[in-house]
Amino acid sequence: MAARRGLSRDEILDAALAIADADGLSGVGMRSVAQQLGVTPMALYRHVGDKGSLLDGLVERVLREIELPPAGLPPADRLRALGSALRTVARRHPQAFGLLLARSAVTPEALQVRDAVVTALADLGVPEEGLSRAERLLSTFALGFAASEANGRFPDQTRADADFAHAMDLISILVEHARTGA
Amino acid sequence: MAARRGLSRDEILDAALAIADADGLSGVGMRSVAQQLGVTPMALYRHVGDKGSLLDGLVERVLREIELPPAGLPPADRLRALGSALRTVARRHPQAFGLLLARSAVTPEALQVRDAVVTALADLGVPEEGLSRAERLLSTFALGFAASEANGRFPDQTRADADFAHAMDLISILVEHARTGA
DNA sequence: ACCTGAACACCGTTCAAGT
DNA sequence: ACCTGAACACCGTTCAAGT
Repeated sequence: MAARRGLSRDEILDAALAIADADGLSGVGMRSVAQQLGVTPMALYRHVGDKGSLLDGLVERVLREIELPPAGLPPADRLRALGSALRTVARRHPQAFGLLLARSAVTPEALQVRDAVVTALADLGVPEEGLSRAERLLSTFALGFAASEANGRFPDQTRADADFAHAMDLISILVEHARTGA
Repeated sequence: MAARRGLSRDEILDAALAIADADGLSGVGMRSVAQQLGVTPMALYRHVGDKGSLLDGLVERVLREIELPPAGLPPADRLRALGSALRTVARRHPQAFGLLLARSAVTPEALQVRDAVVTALADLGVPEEGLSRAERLLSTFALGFAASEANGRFPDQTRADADFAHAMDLISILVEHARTGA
């Protein structure tokens, strides 16, 4: 039949993410994505490499949806906003979010988020030699928390909100500790 | 040929876990597990329900491998031991460990670990009204950390050890905070 | 009760071919 | 350059049958 459908990588990832949201990650396949786009499975291979790359693309997409806070905000608010943005994405794409933990990414998108956290911590007065460790520990917690929500480990959303707010307060205490000397 | 091979659920889960460790989670299937046991795939269905139940069984198995610390130990040491036990299991079964986050379990095995954490926190003097929240936050961090290690997000093991030890110290500070009043 | 053979409806992927 | 048809080597699962 027709050639030249004008298929693009972005279009394919959109379809894959939509399927993941609707039917779960196990519903995402070369065949199902192709069908949603009205195309044969083989057409996808030119645009995304194979199924593994397609899933990597999904990670990239999810990371890009994490909204970075405006640089003008006070650092503590920036941290809160980052956490909140992470949780928002986790709840919007609960299935695809799991991929973040399964496939550790070092893409530009991932680095951008990391830098935002490091900068906020530095602006809060965390001494430079403890900065990267603080970022790792904080990001690990936030990632674990968001993943837990995505997987339904925290079924009560109101309580999850309160838990997260409390965790942010605890982090302030620790930052204060780091700031005034180990 | 022969009937009555004496197949058991435990034997099947052992084989599945071994395959996960060797070939990754994607290598675990009804057919591969059956082959490793010298049996046809159909023979498994009587003992584990289907593939989903097989994976649930794997979670159960992984949780059971988390060694609970002796009750005689001081509570702070118990907490450290629990964290260390979790990380040990995560590194022993990096692939299967990911299932812990993907399939939230409320099995007896999961509750046993949870209770050990709660008891240790209570013994440390965390007031009762903050106990379950403290457990949730602490477990979330520990789970996220262990999962990160399992997925290769922390490639430097020595640094991961130092990070984790540091995190435990921070937790002590927070516990002290909770103990002496909000 | 426990296991098998054959069969069904699926996968991801390759490769030659069409436009 | 971009897409398709046919084909290959896989999946999980059911169901009737064997012992």
